[in-house]
Amino acid sequence: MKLSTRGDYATRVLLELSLGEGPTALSVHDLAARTGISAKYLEQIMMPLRAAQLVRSHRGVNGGYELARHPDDVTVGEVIRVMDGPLAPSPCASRTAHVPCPAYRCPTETGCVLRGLWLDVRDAISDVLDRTTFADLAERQRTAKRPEVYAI
Amino acid sequence: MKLSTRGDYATRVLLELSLGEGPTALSVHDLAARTGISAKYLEQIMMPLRAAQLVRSHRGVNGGYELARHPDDVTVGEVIRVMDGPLAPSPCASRTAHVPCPAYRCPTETGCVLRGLWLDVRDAISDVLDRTTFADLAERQRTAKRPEVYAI
DNA sequence: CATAATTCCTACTTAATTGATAGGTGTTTA
DNA sequence: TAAACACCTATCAATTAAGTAGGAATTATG
Repeated sequence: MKLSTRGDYATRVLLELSLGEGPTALSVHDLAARTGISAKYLEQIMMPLRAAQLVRSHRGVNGGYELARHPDDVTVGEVIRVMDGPLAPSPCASRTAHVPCPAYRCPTETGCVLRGLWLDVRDAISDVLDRTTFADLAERQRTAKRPEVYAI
Repeated sequence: MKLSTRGDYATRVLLELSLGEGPTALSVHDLAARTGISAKYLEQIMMPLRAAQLVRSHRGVNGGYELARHPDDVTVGEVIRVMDGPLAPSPCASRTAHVPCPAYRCPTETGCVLRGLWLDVRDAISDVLDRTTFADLAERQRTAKRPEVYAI
């Protein structure tokens, strides 16, 4: 049930883009520096995010990437799906990209007990990831930093 | 967040072993026929299950595998962990096999917002898989078959 | 005792995926 | 016009996934 680095990194980058007030474009170079991800690898991660219209890009000097929508309108679930595919542990248990059980892997088909279980798992994951927006994460990041401020 | 065929197959086999009344040993050959899994591949899947003492084996004629414990004492979560490792999407969010974030992947370390999110995901998955026993699944399988009986 | 059925063990293979790196082209602003 | 950028495609090494193959050890049974 592992997350790939692509999904992980994409989440970090979008969180980084959600931290500023209003949409400010950040270059791959800057994003790489802030997140510790290789710039060349990050370049590739940004492409599907742009294709999915989660971010907008501007070329040339002072170009970069910015969120295409407000952080409270982008969920982690969306990002993970773009980078890693459906949340469901099995294709037969995906709601956004359902694939019927081929007979050789799911002989009982109708009433497959395991499909029901994997659906429960999918829904449990979705309950967390589709309800968590980048505005939520940004807010948590800010409050998590409070102690340092108080420590003055 | 995909399940491997190993985890999937192991779950099917243990469900099959949970369906009979009392512990009856089934050979790999039989299990393969009932589940549609290659016998040679299934052989390899049984080994870690035995090492984890989830099943017991008997060699020779009339040998085979049986559950080592009562079906209501074996959870799907246990099986998936044996076959696929921790349930958590990130090693830093595992409760059973925690690995601290290395600095290069998690620069903020303390107060890493994403770790909190992955922990929520892990707990959501665990809520389903660690609460579902093979007795539950066997019961569901039996009741799922009822309609056919009623249809006489 | 012989034999067939079985687990057990190790090695191998093939294909896909992961996690990058490399090198260049097109675009924009100062 | 030059630097800073996004954009694009290819390549690569390592790992994992998914399975195959072949045989050794064990055991019940005729």
